[in-house]
Amino acid sequence: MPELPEVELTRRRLDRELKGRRIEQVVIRTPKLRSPIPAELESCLPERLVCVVERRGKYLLFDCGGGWLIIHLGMTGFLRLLPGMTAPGKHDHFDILFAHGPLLRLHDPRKFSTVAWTTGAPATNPILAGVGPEPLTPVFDAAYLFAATRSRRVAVKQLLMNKAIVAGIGNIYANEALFRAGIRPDRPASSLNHSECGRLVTAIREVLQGSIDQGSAYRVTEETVVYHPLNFAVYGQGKAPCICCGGELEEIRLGNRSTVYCPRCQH
DNA sequence: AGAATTACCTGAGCGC
DNA sequence: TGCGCTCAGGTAATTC
Repeated sequence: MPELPEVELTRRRLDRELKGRRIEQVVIRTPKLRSPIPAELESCLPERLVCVVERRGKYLLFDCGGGWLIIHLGMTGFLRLLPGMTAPGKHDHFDILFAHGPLLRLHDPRKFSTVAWTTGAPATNPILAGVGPEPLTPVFDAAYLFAATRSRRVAVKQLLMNKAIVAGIGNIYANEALFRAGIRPDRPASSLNHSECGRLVTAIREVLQGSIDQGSAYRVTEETVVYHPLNFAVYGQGKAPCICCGGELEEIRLGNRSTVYCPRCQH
């Protein structure tokens, strides 16, 4: 379940390892993911150089010179970087083999990943056109969130997970940020005042940046992703004692998503 | 327009 | 051992 920090760490690793490399061969092994992997990739990607790897929300953007490869890892997607071509295993759907070695391999048991191709500016592609501001940039501030929450009666946690409002926040960091900000997840978004919006913006930044700085809640290795559940204050900690007050955490469902909060520390 | 619901997909965990 | 069930959840599509 990669969220923004995991995708950012993946981006850094891929940018470091693949920048300037020439694509030699592309293999689409499972055409049918959430949406089909464009068949043209097998012919249009080879011979191109990867100029840079960027990120928008949870989308990875590979600048291939005259075209952009867009990859979203969904829930369980993982990009393996292997020394060279090796036999594919179960759930290995898509390969990019680079000249002189490295193999980038998309592995995803649940097939929620997306692979797309665009020859225009990625920002204007329909996939990215409606994505809201990056949470780690100055555009995302108290004034923005305050304005975005007016006339929104949905629970603030669900609003945070809406990528049109802010990019890259999923269930884990929505839970964590609300705990850090001391705001109940089921509050109607419009009930937050300006100062609460400011606290929430700060908490979101700290939680995301903190996770990136410590190598994410997951350890992204060459082969797999290792999950560190104890790094979370509330996510996955239902009924455990609150790290702040020692009281029992409460677990509810919002928008059919598991939600954990402290009824004493969050208001 | 905003909100709620469902589909997509498979492995893990659990009760019996 | 194995069956059936629930859950995990990002996003798009659909419906109200």
